[in-house]
Amino acid sequence: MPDPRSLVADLEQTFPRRTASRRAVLQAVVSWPGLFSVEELSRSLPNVGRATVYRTVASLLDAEVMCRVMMESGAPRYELGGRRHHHHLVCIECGRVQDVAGRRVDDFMGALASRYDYDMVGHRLEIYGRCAACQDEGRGEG
Amino acid sequence: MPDPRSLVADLEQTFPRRTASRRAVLQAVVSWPGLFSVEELSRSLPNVGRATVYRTVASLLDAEVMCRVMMESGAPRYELGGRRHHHHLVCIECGRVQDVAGRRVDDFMGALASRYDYDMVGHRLEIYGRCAACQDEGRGEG
DNA sequence: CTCCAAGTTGATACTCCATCTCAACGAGGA
DNA sequence: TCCTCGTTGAGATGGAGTATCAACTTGGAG
Repeated sequence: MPDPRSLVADLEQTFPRRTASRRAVLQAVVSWPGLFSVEELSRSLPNVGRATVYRTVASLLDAEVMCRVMMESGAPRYELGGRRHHHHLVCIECGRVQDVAGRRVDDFMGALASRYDYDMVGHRLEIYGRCAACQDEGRGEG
Repeated sequence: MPDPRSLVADLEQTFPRRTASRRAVLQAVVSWPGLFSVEELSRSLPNVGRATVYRTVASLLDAEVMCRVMMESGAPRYELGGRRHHHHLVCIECGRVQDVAGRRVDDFMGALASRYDYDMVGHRLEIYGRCAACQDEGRGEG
């Protein structure tokens, strides 16, 4: 997998105009430690308008440089590094997100779709649970 | 699968208090033709407060009489008839939702979770595409 | 039937997520 | 340098959902 940082650099080239705001958003995205909401991102960039942050995030989502993770509550969060068809394991304790790789999942979805005569154009899969580390932590407390 | 209408009737028995508002929401839910947002539901019940509609929907969700379907945009919609762990095929043209039944999907999820040492407590699966009918319709226009 | 506690309601305010508008701005090619 | 057109950002709008809390209703006790 190519370094997302270089993807962002590439992307920066493709924007018709290079602007300070866009660069600021890009910078914030690549340096953000984990999951974030666009609001959080926006709040961390007081000199950039919310609309611009949303627009830039939409572009990054579109370019599959970032991806959206649906939390159990239905609230969307974002993270760097996407690819076509993303699947996630979301830890309901620590909030960490594990990306699920592999063609197997896509194939499974495809088979499911065709069984119902659907022409699949996309899908979303989120599994919620406790990651190994959080299971270990809980073990002593019963 | 038991008739959801009877589930609602059962549920009505379990509420500590029988009220006109609750009954109105229940009535609206069972007679709603397809997917709906809580706002829509609320708008169709001008004599019932939004908070009450949300509360009742939450109870129905909790009791698994209704289920939530995530649209591709991230907007939630609801429909009568739920069960533990729901999966959906959502048609991006006509908006129809096809429930995916079967243990196979759950097993697949379980296997996936355990491969990453996750203790799974829930999951969400939505497949977006064009249903058979909409594919047929589009065939003449291409 | 009356009374009252406790469950329930609903107007309102608030938060979060996201999109739209539109005048003003500024990047960069001519 | 100038002009065009992509871009910006404050603010409005709107959907989704929660919190508050005084007023109200239900239904069991008496």
